[in-house]
Amino acid sequence: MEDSLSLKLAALADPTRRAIVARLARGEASVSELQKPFGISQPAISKHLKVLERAGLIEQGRVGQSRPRRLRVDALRATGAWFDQVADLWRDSFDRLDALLMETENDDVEHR
Amino acid sequence: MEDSLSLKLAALADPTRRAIVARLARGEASVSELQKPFGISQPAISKHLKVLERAGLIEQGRVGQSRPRRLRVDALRATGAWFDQVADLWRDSFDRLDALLMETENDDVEHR
DNA sequence: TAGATATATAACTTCTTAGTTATATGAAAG
DNA sequence: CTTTCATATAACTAAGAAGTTATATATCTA
Repeated sequence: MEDSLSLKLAALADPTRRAIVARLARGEASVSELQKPFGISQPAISKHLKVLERAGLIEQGRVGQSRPRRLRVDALRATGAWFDQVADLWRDSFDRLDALLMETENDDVEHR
Repeated sequence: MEDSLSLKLAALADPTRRAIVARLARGEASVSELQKPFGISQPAISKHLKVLERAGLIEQGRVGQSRPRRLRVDALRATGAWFDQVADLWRDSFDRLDALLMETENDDVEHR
């Protein structure tokens, strides 16, 4: 699994990481701030952050000894766009099927 | 990882499964039809389908010895909604920050 | 009923992941 | 400069995922 979309979706398939992303949607935060809500070790959080960063969903700043993370909303939106695309594809197919049925119906009428 | 959203995102983190979903967006298809585009074994496809079904993203029909799969678009849309929610959260925070800055600016003006 | 076709299941291998503890690095503050 | 605080990295373990081949099950067809 190498492609960018797979990386992002895999990153967001974990509830801890989704919670981190949701937290960062409210503004940037340090590693220790991000750790607080969860009952897991600091290295575990750092690992989660690395996964999110590798996926391009967050980025780091640096303020003294703190490395605040911030959300890359553009990347998040781009990921969500996949769902809309597929849903649109579905709607198009549905519309085409619908149109086809309509047409048949009209034929019936004209031949009546 | 037990929750429904995690299951769906994990299912879609795989490019083969996303391709299957995209194919099903165009209409239902049998296992053998779904297998064709990929260079992997039939059991591997059946496994992917099981993952998608367990996530609630597809469902089975039965026509003779064939078990056509179809997309559950509602479930797909619900999954995509998560991205919008977080993006909205971000926008709200942004707006609040913006309003705060505006307010400060006005104060400055009034005190000038 | 026998053989072919569509799909599922089992057993196994290899790789990845999420977590752990222990330790390193590097800036801040006394 | 030594201690403390924030974070990163390493080494390890346990569990899960994706693929394989071999085999089972069920329906259709001759």
